[in-house]
Amino acid sequence: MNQVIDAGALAPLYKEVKRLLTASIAEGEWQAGAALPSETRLAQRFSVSIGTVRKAIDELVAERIVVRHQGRGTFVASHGANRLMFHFFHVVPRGERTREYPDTETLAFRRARAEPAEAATLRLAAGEPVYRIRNLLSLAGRPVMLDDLVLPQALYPDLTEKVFSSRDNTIYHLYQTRYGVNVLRTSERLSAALADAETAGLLGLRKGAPLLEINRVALSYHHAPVELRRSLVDTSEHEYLSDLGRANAG
Amino acid sequence: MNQVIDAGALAPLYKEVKRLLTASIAEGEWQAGAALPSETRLAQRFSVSIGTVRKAIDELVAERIVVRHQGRGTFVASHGANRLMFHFFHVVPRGERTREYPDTETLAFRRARAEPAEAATLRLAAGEPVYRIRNLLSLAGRPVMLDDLVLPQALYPDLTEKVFSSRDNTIYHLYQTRYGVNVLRTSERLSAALADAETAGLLGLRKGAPLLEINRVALSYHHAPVELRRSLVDTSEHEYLSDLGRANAG
DNA sequence: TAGTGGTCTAGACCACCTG
DNA sequence: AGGTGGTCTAGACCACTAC
Repeated sequence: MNQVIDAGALAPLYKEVKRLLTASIAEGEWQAGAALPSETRLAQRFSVSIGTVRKAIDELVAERIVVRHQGRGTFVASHGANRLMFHFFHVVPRGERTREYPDTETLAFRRARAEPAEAATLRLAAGEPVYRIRNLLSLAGRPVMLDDLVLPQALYPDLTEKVFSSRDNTIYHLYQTRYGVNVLRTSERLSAALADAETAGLLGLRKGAPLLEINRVALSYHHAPVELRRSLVDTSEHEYLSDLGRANAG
Repeated sequence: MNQVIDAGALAPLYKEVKRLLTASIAEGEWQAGAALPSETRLAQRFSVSIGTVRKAIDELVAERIVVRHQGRGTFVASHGANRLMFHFFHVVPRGERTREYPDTETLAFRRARAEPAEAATLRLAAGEPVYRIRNLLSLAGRPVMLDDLVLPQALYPDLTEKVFSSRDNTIYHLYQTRYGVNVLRTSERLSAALADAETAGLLGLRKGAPLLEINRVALSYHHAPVELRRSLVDTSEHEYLSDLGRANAG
């Protein structure tokens, strides 16, 4: 019951434990989907009590960096396997909450240089090499969404169109498994736009049809940006649901 | 250190404490902005340990039902006073995160009957009395957003246009202080639309200009819907930021 | 100085999952 | 049966706020 010496730490102990855990995950000591050591072992490793480890893990769970399973262990969050797959996909049929997984078709895959604005958002120097990828997403067999991705080549060294389009899971799962890039959070800015001729053609609309434009930045550990994505959505039969991935409430 | 008898409870004790606290807040035992009893006192009141009370309050904090201030106490969340005012306002100038508070003008205030779809969402019988309110919101002196509100009259008994438009704070603050209706969470569905002649005129746009349409349901305790709101936003110089009110990340 | 929430410990028992 | 996370307790000290 006695207080242990805190060694003059400025930050709470559990924050330090959290920082060390996050660093180990980011460095790959435990890969996505792998189990962390048990709470007892972690407590020994960091010379703190279990309660402190639990509080650190509580925050990692809240940030979706890890997932707890009672009786089994604590695991590094993964983009595959579970329903978390849908965590970053907000487009649903009008009035519903149920999502189906979209069919995606890769329309273009190019190597290019970052525009100044892109470079700034991706924290690159202007002109650094990027991939530009265009995807067409279909729901229930009908095209609904046109995605333009910008990826720093440095993060995804050997990415090719073949690798990209022959993935058997989500794009973020590909980043995670092949490049160790773990998308934790996205920041999205939405606005309304009108379809130009090209976009209208791809989505089967008339030129000038209203589109929902979503500008997304995908973020990894330490808020590092790892992907830029502009989506144009035909919302005539679908909507963007803002509060997925949220929970509860009293 | 010995285990106390749990009396065969099915739910965890702290969930029960949380439920009791939420109920007391919803019933008005502690008004918005008021301090809860100290953790020690609450522990005595519910015959549990402080740790259990803390865990219950942790969840209430996460759901923004209460706010903790070290050294001062724990308070029922309020819509006034603090920056929480902006919690439900997602429209920002393009590329920025800073928000200014919008000027609002009440264009219409009518008593009417709920349409079937509205009634269903508000959990009313079709035809129940509602208010229909139209607001024009301006940022930096220019109209940006047109809001159409639908409110059950039963929840806001004596609401009049004068009361509504002479409020000196946010609309949700009015609900809270005058009617004890506390908006905790909103659910929003976004889509793109084209401005009709009337809307275009009000927002200073051409007919057919693209607009961001936001359909919002405001929810109180126990997920009770307390307001419907459709917003039409001119996004030529503003955007909808999806991740306000979120925090941290490793 | 007194009271509040914030952190941390130490250990108990329970529920769940895997062998 | 053994290990894991989930809950709960009891009490210590710290940091902050009010008076």
